[in-house]
Amino acid sequence: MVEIDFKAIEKKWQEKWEKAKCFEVSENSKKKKYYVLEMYPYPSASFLHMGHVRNYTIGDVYARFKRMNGFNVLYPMGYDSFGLPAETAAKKEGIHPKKYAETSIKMIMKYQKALGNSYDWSRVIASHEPDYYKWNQYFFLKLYEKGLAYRKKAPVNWCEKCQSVLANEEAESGKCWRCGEEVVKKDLEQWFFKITKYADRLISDLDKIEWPERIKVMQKNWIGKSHGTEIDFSINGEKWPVFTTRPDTIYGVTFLVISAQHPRLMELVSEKQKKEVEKLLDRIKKVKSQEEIESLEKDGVFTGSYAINPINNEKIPVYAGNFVIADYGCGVVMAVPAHDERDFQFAKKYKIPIKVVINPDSFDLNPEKMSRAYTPDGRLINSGEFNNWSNREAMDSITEYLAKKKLGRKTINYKIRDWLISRQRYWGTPMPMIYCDKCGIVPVPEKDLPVLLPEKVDFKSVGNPLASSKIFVEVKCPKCNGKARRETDTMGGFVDSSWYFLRYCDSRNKKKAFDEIKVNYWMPVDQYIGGAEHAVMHLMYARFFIKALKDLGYVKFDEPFTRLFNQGIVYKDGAKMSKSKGNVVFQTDISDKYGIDTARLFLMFVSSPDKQMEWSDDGVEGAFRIINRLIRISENLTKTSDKLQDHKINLAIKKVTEAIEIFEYPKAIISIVECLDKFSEGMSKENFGIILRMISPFCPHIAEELWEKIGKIASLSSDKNSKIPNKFSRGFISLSDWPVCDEKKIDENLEKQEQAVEKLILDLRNILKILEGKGEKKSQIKIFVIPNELEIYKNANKKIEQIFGMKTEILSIKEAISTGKKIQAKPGKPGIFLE
RNA sequence: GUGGGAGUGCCGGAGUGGUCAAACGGGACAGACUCAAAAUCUGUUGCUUAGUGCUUCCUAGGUUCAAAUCCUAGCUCCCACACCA
Repeated sequence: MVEIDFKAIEKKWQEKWEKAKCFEVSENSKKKKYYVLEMYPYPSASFLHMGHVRNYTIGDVYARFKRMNGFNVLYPMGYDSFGLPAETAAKKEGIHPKKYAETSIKMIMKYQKALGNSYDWSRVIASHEPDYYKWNQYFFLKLYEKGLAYRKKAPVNWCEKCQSVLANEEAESGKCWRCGEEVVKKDLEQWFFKITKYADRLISDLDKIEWPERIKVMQKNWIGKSHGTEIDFSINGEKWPVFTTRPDTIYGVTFLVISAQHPRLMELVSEKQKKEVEKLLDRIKKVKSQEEIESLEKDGVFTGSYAINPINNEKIPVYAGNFVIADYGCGVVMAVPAHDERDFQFAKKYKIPIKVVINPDSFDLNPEKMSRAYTPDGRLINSGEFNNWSNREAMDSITEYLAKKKLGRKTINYKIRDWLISRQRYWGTPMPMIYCDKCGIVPVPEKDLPVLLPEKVDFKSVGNPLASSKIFVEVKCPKCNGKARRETDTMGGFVDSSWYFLRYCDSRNKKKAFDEIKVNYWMPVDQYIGGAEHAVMHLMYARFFIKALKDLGYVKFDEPFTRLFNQGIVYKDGAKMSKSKGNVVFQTDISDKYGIDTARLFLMFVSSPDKQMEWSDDGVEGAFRIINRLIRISENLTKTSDKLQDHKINLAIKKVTEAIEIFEYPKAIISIVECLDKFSEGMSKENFGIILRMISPFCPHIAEELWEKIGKIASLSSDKNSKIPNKFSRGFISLSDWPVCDEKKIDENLEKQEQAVEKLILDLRNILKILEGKGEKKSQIKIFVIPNELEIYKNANKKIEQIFGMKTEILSIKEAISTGKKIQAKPGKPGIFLE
């Protein structure tokens, strides 16, 4: 075999693609548009590992597939280059974040280009460039004008290690999503986007998009819409609303619990109880630092205040408790120990009375003997005029009753909080806001955008380096021209990623964030590809942002990503492959040895793109062999084909096309490989051209090389159907047409025939093996088939002779009968006679 | 705890009611080629047998003429959410 210089082939075609601008696209096309996008990566200064290679290849295969299928495919790449890691690196290594980001981008780009992906590199963006972040500021101002961006003081998540606040979504079970540090609550003035206003639309529009069900469920849960009733309890003569989803249990309330973190808790605490409450707060603080809050016991103390239940004027104690969340509902709950497990535990612990108001149908509950709360449905007792109602039916009636008396109202509650976008960090988009002692908060006028991030700042200072930059902070008020100061917080990176896919549509526009015609042409993204870890972060924020932009008139669609595909994670040694864990296999580890096409083919072959995979080198060789086989066949092409070959090839077209469409790449590759196997001794040029095109999304370089070698395509008959005139393909397989299945050439009978013969050969092998074991030698094979199957087996003798080297005859069973032999033949199972 | 997913032959991994002893790849074994090896090609890879029969797809039951595939219970693993009133 000739040594193949894969490196040279890769380089050659990558250069050719670039020179010919193969993958650069514009809106001026008669073809239908298709937008394929991978989540843009955070550039870190390292090599790509197999996890990256896999992700990018998944998208590239799809983009190439769609392109060959006659779509005008936008497939861009860019970089999420703002963010904390660059800043940390800057502090640690003394490199400026900008330098760090730009070096990293150069590196990662180099490696991405070596993958041979069909990106339109002319559109590349990086979020740290003023050309980009200027528009973050612009949109921020627009949202501010509409009241969708606002500033307020609120208890927020603070990460001590990152020295910044975090959005709710970024505090995963009380820990920072980046560094894992325990998050603490702080009361700070911060900027928010009003995502809560879109909560309903974010839920209902999920029906419009084709996303994995689990992502939709996660978003729904995160938004956490629940219908309920707000009931006003009076405490110390003041109205305190309480949210509940169980108004039917209102008569069973025996105490209230206010969250220990509630900002107004102290208003309820009596002088006498102050010490006790403070002790509770201390206990809770200690618990904060502990790993597991899950096993936490209910803890609380009496505040010294009493509340009046509005429905029956009962006087009930108010407790402060650790299990009530301050910022959900009203931060105060009405406790019904008989019918809520948490309330029950609390009541037992503090010996608070338990009052049953719902009885099961079959018996009566005894509050003295209950060992746990009764939570199912039943009929009401001890409930005044609602006695004997079914509790379900009473829910609405009780709410109406309260509403009529102005003691309560129907409400909807959401778990989702407004999106906190401020970060006390340097390396992000500066907020275009100014504080003036006279005029208050003043937005930077549009004409002054972008507010540039100053390069010279002191990274050694504590906290946000921006805050110590006088040139940046000190500014004149745009309104009164007086002394004022700039906002020194920057925007979290999820703002950048909320609209970057719009910028790709018109990434070089200096005057606008994007041209609306262009954006409305390309958007929405038809196929988005990325990890599931962004389910309630990026994927939620981007949906909100697009909805807001639609309301502001910038875009015409509701949802940014029509289809979403979650790729699986690559593991090694039981952990996610990542630089920080040190369990990486680099792109070059494989590509240096076998070429990048082998790496691509292997990754797409070895497991489904949506499945997590454990990395193993076993099998890389297999992928390499497939490519070599392809090359070998290319040296052995015939002018003509036969029916069986045409049948197999056309069947493969059908299977491969269907499989790629739904990301079942391994299946597609199997179908191709089966053809290679079947016709390893030679294939018609035409059929080989089909195979080449089908494998080209997986192995684009070698496919181009062989495509060129076998002398192009013009003669290929399937090109008659071509949607792309040959002159547009310019000789590139990457721009050629996807083969079209010729149904007429698919002949199921050939398939049956082949299988029948194969079964026969298998049987023969079996028999011969057994006979060999017995030491019997035979030299002739006679196959007796039932008369109407003669056609199926008629050519089998040649093949059998070839394999076994024995004279073989195919005969009708009638002849066996006439010669008096005791041979049986059944349909699909001819009689075999050896002598 | 709640919700979701998964458990297939030595390994990875197809397969969702019959055409399944179970695709495809890896590995292993045997043979061909070779002085030899690599590469390549051919075959074997649950047990059995003149092409048969038998036992298998986490475990135990069940539905069905028929189950890896459907139902029930249990075990194990993974992921997400986590006291949301």
